[in-house]
Amino acid sequence: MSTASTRRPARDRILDTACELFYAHGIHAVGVDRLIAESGVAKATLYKQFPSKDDVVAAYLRRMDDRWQRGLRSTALAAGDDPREQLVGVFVALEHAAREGTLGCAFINAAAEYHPGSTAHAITAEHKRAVRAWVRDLTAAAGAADPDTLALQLTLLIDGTLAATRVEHADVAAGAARQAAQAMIDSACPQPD
Amino acid sequence: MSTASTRRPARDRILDTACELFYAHGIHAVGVDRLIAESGVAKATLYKQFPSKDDVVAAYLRRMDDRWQRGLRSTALAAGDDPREQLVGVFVALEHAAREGTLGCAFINAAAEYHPGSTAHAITAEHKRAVRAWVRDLTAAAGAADPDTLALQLTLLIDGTLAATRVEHADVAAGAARQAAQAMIDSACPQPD
DNA sequence: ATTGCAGTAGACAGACCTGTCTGTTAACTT
DNA sequence: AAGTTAACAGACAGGTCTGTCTACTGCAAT
Repeated sequence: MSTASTRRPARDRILDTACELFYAHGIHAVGVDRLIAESGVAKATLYKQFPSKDDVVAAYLRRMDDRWQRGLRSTALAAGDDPREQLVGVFVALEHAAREGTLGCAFINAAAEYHPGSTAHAITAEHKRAVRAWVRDLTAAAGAADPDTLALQLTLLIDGTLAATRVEHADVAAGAARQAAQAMIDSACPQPD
Repeated sequence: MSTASTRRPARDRILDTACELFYAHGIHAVGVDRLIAESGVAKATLYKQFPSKDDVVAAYLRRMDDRWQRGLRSTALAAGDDPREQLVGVFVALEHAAREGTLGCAFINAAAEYHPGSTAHAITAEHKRAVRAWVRDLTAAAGAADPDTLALQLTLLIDGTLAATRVEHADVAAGAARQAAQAMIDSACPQPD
């Protein structure tokens, strides 16, 4: 058919569907059959692209990680030059996400389905470490007295907000988180302006 | 055998095992067969006590809710009479839990495995509401200017800490959370002493 | 034109899932 | 001692899971 050349490659379609279904319903709740049915791909194609379902899961998490890192960076860019404002910008973005009805953190969700020590846990831990390191760079740039602790506290607040958005429309919660973050940043960073 | 009379009733043994396995491995990852094998119960017994696996899951969550509420109350009792100290006591308890290697919040974990709108989500939302209401009573008693917002912020911090303890040994994180909570409480509650 | 490649469609195997059913054993009650 | 009840052991049904395999289709490049 004529749309064949314009259609996204099979691997991408699989991952598109995986992101949608795994994120909304959980990983174990979505079988390979449903995955291929909704992505319009033959089973053999899926197993050619990915040796097993676990590899689809890993690729799903890696893609989500990419999205997050990209999102964080563009959020910071949009928030201006002041690292303090960039940090608060992250929480503003969370507020928007909560208003749109996000379904929580894909990594926390994935870790919930697996025993500690599993690959999903490892990828989740790695993602959290990366985000925390990124936040830590900002808290350090903001001149925080103890950038590590402040970064830790802010990421805990982020994770709490994300967890809340999984179970309810948490725009109020996200607003409260933004406000708390602002206060924590203000009190931890001596302002030299 | 002679231990039969001292043995816990079948229903309790099923729930004991459910708490252990569902919490550690996730709900979908644990089948009924494994449940009965590890609790030493016949399949017919399980299906006599619970109409379906979903009912086991609901009972599991209800028991976890009980445990939490009980734990919160005894934590508050142990922390003294001052509501501010009781609030901080919750975070001290989280620190202990993180040190023992807790596996996160059973409700956040359960919600991650189901689509929004499911029973697991409803029970989770109800649990979170109850905890938040309990914390709100304390923030009000502590004389917070805006007890609702402070309660929201503290519960977000709690959830974030719990989410972190699922993916890593988060004793440092829990300590940072306690410190942040202390600061938030101090700045939000005018101290009349 | 033909060869190769990537994808589609779908049958199939074997394991595991939930849930039912039949029988047996052991304890408690009267 | 007899009867009742609860629990045990495990076969079984019907469905779904992951993963493999065969056969067909369309496109692209030589």
